[in-house]
Amino acid sequence: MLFMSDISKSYNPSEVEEKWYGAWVESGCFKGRVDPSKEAYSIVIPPPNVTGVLTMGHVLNNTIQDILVRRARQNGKSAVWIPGTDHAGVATQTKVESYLRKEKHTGARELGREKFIEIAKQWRDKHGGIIIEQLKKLGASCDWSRLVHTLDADYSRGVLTAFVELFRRGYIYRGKRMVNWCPVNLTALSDEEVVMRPQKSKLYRMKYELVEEPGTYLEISTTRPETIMGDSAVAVNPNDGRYGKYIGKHVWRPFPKEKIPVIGDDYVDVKFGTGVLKVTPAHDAADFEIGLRHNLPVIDVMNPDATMNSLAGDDFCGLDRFAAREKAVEKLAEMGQLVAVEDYENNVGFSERGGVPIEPRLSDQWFMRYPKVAEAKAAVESGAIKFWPKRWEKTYVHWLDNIRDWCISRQIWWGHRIPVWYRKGVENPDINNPEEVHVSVDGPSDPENWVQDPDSLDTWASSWIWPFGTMGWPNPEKMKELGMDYFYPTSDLVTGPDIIFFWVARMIMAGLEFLPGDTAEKIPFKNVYFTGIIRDMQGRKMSKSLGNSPDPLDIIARYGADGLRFGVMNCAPQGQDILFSEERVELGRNFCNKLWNACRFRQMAGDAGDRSSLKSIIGRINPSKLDSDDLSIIANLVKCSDDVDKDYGNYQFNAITQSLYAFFWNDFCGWYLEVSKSRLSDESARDTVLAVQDLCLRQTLLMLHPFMPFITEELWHSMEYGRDGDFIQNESPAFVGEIGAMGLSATSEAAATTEKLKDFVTKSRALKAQCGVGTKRDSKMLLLPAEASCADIFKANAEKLKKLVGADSIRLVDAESDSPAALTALGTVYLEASAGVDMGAEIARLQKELAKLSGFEKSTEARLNNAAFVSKAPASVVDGAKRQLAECRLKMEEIGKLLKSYGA
RNA sequence: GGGCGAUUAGCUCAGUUGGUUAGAGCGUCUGUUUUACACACAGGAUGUCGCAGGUUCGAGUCCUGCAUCGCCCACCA
Repeated sequence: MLFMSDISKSYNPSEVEEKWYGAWVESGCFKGRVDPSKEAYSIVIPPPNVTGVLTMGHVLNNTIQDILVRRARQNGKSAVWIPGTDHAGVATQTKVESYLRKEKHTGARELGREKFIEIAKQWRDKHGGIIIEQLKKLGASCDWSRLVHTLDADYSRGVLTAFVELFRRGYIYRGKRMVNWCPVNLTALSDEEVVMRPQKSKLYRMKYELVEEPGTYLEISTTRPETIMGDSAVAVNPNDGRYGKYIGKHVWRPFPKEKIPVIGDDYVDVKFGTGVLKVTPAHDAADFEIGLRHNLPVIDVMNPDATMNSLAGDDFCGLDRFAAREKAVEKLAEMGQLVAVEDYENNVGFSERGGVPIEPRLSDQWFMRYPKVAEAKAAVESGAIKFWPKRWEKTYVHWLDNIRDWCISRQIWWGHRIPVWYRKGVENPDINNPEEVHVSVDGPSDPENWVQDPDSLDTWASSWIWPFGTMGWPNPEKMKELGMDYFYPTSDLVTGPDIIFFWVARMIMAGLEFLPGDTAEKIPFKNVYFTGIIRDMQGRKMSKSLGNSPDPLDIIARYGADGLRFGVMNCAPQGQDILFSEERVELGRNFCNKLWNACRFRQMAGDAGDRSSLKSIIGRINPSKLDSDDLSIIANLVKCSDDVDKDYGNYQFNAITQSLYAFFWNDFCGWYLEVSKSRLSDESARDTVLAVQDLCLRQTLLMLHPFMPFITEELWHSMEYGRDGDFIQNESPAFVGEIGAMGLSATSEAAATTEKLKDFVTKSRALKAQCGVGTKRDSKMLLLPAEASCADIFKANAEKLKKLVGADSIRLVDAESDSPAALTALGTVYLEASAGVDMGAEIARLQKELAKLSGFEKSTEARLNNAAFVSKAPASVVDGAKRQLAECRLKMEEIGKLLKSYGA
């Protein structure tokens, strides 16, 4: 047996963490097992980018998941947490391309598709998966035997199956549309991947001459003069009295010089700018719509990388769009057609990954009409899926109500290639003719006659099947092997609200579309917990470029994983953003240390019988030896456990940490262990006191385990609460039933007594401090009991009170003294033989207190004299006020006596 | 333009259905080797709960309006 007293005075996390994580994984205790005799519990991880590294956001998110799954195991459920990584199409392709450019001086296009993918895979295998190792350091109890990557063969079949099925069901089509084009990554993006940023730009006012009325000009405002070359009309509002008359006429486009019509369209806002709009159907989504209505030519003047092409004219061809803008302005000025340039702030859509403004661009892309939109909305509104906090439902519903088709094709190679083949030699193949276009998971049987579509799928069009793709769907054997029947739907999803559209909503639609059964069987999860965003102390989002993102592994190395987990959870109220600083982790580390030392203290008291089960510990308690402090601490333990249960039900993790912290630090260590000290030398009480200590420590370890898995596992074993070869996660934290069976529940009187003792100790210490003997341990004190029962309480607890107060003696007296004094819940306490005390200060202090009491007396009297209060407030409140008033007056009377005895 | 959130001690935040004298951690001040823990212990200081109304016997808590900050959504060039 290992004695804790032989171990270091402070908790040393790193060895403990390594030891137990290894033991857990080796034992297979994180494995999800299908066990019909138990309730199933499941979570799928939001798959981190395979090339990513652990951030504080991951720490928060994964700690919550770990807490939930560990708690489920403790509660006897058969639990699984399915881990995995996301190939993260555009993000990874971008990284690999920049690696190629930097290290190999080549690029994706030069290498060709096959070679590029090969290199990307090597790169992924080398750099990817780091994050998985980092999650292990955090203590994540994932079932690693089920690790899934979105490009795995099995998972990929699921992704393609979903595509093919939707195609067959008529939800997927190909078309030439305006899309968000990223000129850096050379791919289309979905609307969700475009981030709007306010930009300081210029609004240029210029004039176009009317063809039919030379010398007459229309003034036009634009922020994008570089698209003039693509103008195919000028539009005015038909109801605009100023310009209506020009509709049907023409203006000269300045360059390349050409006649373009003046058209009338309601879209034009009479009040904005000059009221005249240049229409560039190829380079603006709204203009494209106008173009459709008026049958205008679409003149695309840019290359895919947003340089100008030959249609822009010799002056511009080859220029970047921003250089072209400057040049266009210069040219307008030279031609005398630039009227004004104004500073202007507008929102510009940026490519999330590319970091440059997206270019609206007409191109052939694959689109998806979302399936099961109404059902997805109903699933959340009906409560089949619950959102925590609930307010995100509104955001979700609003998005579904305004949903638009999803551009799912990407012009990149890193991803799932679209499973569509075109017959060789057929021009403009008909999507609906299987002779010309083949759509299937496995491809055509005669591949030599077909060419596969070069595009790949949006990453989110692969991760949207995550909750069931990770369970083997659509392969029946795999689904059986992985227990999909048992584990699906998953219990909880923990994610950030920033991907509510990208991922959460789409997973719900996918589940409803692809799986059989009723809503309750099809939905991917029953609860969604949205975390807050971790920010720095200035409230800024953590980012690499700001350098304000601490490395969690560094924090773990310095404070321990448990300290980090506890610190983060302690300050993470439901769904609120979190301002993070290391001080929070210090709190967690300190708490670990407190826990460690309390156990060490218990261990130093030595063996006191069997502690290997709740039953045996309770069996060591001799009820006749329990005093009020024993009963109070047990009552507080029960209360803490009830609160913890309740807060789990509401996903109030910070409340759980606060309950546990307050119980353990204040009630148990701050009071109970201290009063234990004097009772341990009482042979008749000793065993019972140690049994109560064991009970509290054991239950605290169990309750803390989901938050602090490593230290609790270590202490669980070194304290001998658990057996070798088994783990704390397999022990239920329930105990209230057993306590109740002991008849230990009638504790309100004990709690009141303990409160009195605490009050006596605190006031007595304060009195000593005021008299300058706060640190002396040999004070002689007197107690004038407030009533007979107080004398009894004092006598029953005299030893512990002397010790806690730091008194050599506390004598009961029956008359006032003229020594410095304090009012306590047990009566008036005097500090004897306190020569040199500044009685003037004492008097001032008492008078101040008297004034305070007098204020309270007045306000309470006023309340009680208010007939409305007495008649309308509940009796308990009125009685409480009366009692307080009486107590207040009693105190005032006591203080009056003291002041009198001091001669004030 | 619409929606959502926040506003409580110097700092970061709790405060569940309205109930008496508003809490925690950090920081700060004064002390301390006291049967575990200085990552600790003891004692102290610090708040017109954003502003203005309203409901109520009673409001940090409920209602209305306003202000400031932040986020999301929205095709005004």
